[in-house]
Amino acid sequence: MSKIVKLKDVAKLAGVGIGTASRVLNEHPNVKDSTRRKVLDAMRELNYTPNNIARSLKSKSTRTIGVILIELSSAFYSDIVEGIEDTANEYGYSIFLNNTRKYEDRILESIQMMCEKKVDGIIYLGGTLTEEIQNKLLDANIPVVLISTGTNFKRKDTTEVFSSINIDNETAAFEAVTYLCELKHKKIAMLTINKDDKNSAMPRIKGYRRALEKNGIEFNDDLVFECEQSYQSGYETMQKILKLEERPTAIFSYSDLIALGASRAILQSGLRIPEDISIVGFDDIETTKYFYPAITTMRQPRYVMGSRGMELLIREINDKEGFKQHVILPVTLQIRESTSQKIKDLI
Amino acid sequence: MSKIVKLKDVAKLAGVGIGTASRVLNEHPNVKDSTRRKVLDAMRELNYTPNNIARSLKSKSTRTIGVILIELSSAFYSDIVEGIEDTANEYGYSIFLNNTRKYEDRILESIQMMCEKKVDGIIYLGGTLTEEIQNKLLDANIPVVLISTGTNFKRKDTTEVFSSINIDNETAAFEAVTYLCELKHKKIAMLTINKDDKNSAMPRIKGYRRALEKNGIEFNDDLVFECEQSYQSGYETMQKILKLEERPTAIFSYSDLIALGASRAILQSGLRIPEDISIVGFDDIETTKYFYPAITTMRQPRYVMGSRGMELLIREINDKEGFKQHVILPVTLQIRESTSQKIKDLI
DNA sequence: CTGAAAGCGCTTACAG
DNA sequence: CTGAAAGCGCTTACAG
Repeated sequence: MSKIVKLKDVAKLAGVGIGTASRVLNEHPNVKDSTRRKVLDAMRELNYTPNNIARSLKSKSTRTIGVILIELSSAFYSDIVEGIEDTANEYGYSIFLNNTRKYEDRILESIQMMCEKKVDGIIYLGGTLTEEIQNKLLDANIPVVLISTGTNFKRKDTTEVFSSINIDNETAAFEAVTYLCELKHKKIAMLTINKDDKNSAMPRIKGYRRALEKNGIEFNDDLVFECEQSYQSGYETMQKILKLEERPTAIFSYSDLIALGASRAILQSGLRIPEDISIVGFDDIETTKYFYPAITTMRQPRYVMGSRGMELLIREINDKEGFKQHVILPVTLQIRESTSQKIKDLI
Repeated sequence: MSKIVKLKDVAKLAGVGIGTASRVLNEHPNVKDSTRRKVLDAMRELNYTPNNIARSLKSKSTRTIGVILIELSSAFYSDIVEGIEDTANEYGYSIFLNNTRKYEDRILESIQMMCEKKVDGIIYLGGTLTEEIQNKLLDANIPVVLISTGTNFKRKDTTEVFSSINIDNETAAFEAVTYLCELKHKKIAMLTINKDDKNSAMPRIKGYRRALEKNGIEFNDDLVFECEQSYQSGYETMQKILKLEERPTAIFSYSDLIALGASRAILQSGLRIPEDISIVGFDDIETTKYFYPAITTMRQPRYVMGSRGMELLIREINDKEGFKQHVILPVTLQIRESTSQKIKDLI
């Protein structure tokens, strides 16, 4: 345990005042060159490491961002975190990560902890904002950006409260289904989570409907099947669909996880993908490219969602104005239809 | 921007000294009950949030752990991070996450940053420790735990320097191959990364060999195929294997990623898994259960690796003794052989 | 059991 | 351009 070197030690060795040493540390312009050099030499000689705790106490800025994450284990979020991370690093910020697993208590505690640790801003990732969580975030009185987060309560100005990053669900669904229509499918079923979900299911159903109608296919609510956001539920629901007297030739799925479960049901029944049934997923999780046959999907720009979100946040931290921005990112079709597709094209 | 409430304000409202307010905050026992209540009431009334930056400056403990991570996007690591997170939370610690992407510069910077932010300890996750990184970690002069990390340099006491969490590679490979032998396979190939890799490839090859010999099968180095740690390389290498005049009936793969690439090659050639060729992977990444047919694999106890690592670290932070511990965790066989297996058994 | 005071390691007006 | 001093919001011996 060597004694910790502080600025006072540096200043003494360099033969300057402690304030001057501090100015060198902070790259303050008004320091004579020769003085700067003396101080830098002393720092090197003593192997000085600045204490950011002390600096933060004075400067009121920790250069730290809190990231509240509803679920880490899903590859979906880890890419977003990667985007956040890289951008934060670029701007000299560090990240407090808290994986709250959807428990409201843990989320509230997490926000509290971040307030106590004096983060400069918070990114809230995924999940749904309850009124209580929103209030806690407002109390924190620091910039907040929501990424891929919905709300489950009504309040006129909800969208005005925090900046946000989201995807264009309706257009994405429209494009996915248009693609299937172009492949000449006439009977296209949709697998979705709860039809009442305003944040994503409803706009996607709307896009699905719009694409059908634009292609002269009548919308039929009986072809919109509800299931859970899980592999197993996709599997079971697809089994039911396969028993239909007149089964669809194509499936548009709310998520890749559901699409994968459905694919298992299809392959297990002896049918082929895409020869007998085409399927388009949503999210572009890793498994869709490693699956055989690889699954076509709507690719959410996850990395960009993270990095753009971080950029918004940093801008809000620096501009006290506090204009809230709402960014809607496009989703792109990732075609992986053919089992004979070259592996390099897949990945 | 309401004025920030500090302990002084609380003390004034409660009619006590600031030291007493601090003692209440820290749950110090020697405070009269009625005093404590007055202070707690004042805190509530003012909606007081302690400033942990100031507390840390005095107390020399930030209750913060730095996690240096070589690669986040892989689901492999996110489960470990989840284990770290949960355990950290349990003990009241927060996590600085830094995703360094294998760049040595970024790793060194990251360690530097964590020193400046005064983390109480560091967890280093995955990758390989170079001598320079090891020295930088030693300079930090705080507890460090390595999880699933190898070294690429020789130094007698390397393993004595930091505590570590690793898996039992040799036994894992032994069990995987024993399983294939029990299925009556006589010609079992191995797909591995660089045979010279001391940290994992060599012990796994040793386990593979031991299992073969125990089952009366002669070890044949020609059946150990080198490839890269990638889907594509697994695919290409398997294509070569399939062209062999006498092809193996089973494959033991160094990783799931390689196994998945190999599986694509097998299925694409018109052969079936497991009827024509059995395959056992390693890691238990998510895709192995969603693949069709689901892939049998050696399951690394990722969550436990994270939580045990965090426990080791916290113990080292509290005990100044600093006994280094080296935990070797077992890997378990996750059988997913049959395409007709019930979905609930798979997941 | 409690208050006053020193101090954690910095930054930043304020003089000069 | 630079030094001395006050202060960031706490904690913790030290008296009492």
